[in-house]
Amino acid sequence: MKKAEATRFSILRKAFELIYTKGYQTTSIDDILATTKVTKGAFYYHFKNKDEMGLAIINEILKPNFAKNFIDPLKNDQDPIELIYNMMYHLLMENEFLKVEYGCPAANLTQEMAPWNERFAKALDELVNQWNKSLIATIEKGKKDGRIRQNVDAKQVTFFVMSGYWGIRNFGKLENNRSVYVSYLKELKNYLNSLR
Amino acid sequence: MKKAEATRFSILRKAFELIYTKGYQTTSIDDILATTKVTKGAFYYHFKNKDEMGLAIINEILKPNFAKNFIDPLKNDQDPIELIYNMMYHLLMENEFLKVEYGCPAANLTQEMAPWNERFAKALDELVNQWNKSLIATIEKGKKDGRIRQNVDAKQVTFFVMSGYWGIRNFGKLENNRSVYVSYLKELKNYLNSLR
DNA sequence: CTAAAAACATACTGAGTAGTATGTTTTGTT
DNA sequence: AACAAAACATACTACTCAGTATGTTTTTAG
Repeated sequence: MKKAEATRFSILRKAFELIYTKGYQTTSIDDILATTKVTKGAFYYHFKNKDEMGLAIINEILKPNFAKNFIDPLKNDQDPIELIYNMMYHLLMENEFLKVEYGCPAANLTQEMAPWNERFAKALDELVNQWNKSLIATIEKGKKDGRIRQNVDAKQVTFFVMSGYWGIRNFGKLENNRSVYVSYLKELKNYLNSLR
Repeated sequence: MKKAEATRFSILRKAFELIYTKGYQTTSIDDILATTKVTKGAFYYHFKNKDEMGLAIINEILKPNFAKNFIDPLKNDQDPIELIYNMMYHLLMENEFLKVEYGCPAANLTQEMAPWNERFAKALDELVNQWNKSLIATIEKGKKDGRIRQNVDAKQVTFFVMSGYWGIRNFGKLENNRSVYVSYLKELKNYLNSLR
């Protein structure tokens, strides 16, 4: 039962890469098979259909990656403002997994699938809610520690910060240049400092 | 030369609606023909191919709409902070053309097309640059009038604000609920006021 | 009114597409 | 080794897609 798991995972990995760069709809199963050297029989042995594979990508590829890069960095007792800024800086400037020209995988999938596939929307919403909760908790902790103003609304700030991230990712796609990230990050720092 | 223009425009209008709700790739020409009651011969008389139609949508549908809702509201001598906030409020809460479940048409197209179609990317970039310039001008004017701090970087703020808008539009898709807009707008107001 | 061009209509093509039917090979269990 | 189930392979189907070939109708200019 080990080789089969490897086959399944290799499909998910490669499919994710193709979908990240090309989009879900425009990535055909034949595309995936061609790059994985897996045959159609194997594919449909592991996945009931394309959508099941898509959901598996969210749950088995995106979710762990999200946890590592969006959640774990906040689990720390440093200054919350710095934690949030550093996470963003890392995501935008240092993470070699996320490419400027292809944006954010979760945002891409949301954009493409959420309006007409409830199951995708729900899976992605769960993903994003984890980030949401972590950010809120980080800010609330900062308020308790006296490092963030008491009249700051953690939920509002979180939506504001998350939106900015998704938006600048889309912007990067358009310009295909990290310079927009630099401007964004500078102003993000100003904004975050205004919460002190 | 009047009826033909009407046919062309009706194709663009209906195609835009379909693309806005379903996406560019997943909107087939046959879909467009079915809803417009135009035949394939007529379609290909007016447009060389699907991509030319897509570009026409950006230039002839999106651009005027963008000018009306994103540019013109800033051409005013009111307080720049209020101008920007009111524009955003109108876009998110009052504009009945833009639906929460379908996000921002320009952002959708950027997400879907920018990485692998240069002409779309360029056309969309022009569109967005106009908004960019208007926002920068608005902020610069505010600085001159003394209504915005002198050490505010207009370009940075503009990227930050635009990103937030695109991001919260994507968020709205996920939750399919304007309540995220409300949180976002409250925090946007806080942020904008911090620029005074 | 007439002829030519503009505007549209119909039927088709060839290349994908997701998914299936029906196999063969590999693996684990006894 | 033997057998069954798991894991994979191949060939196909029914359908959709963008685009074309070849018409017919409508408009416009003289």
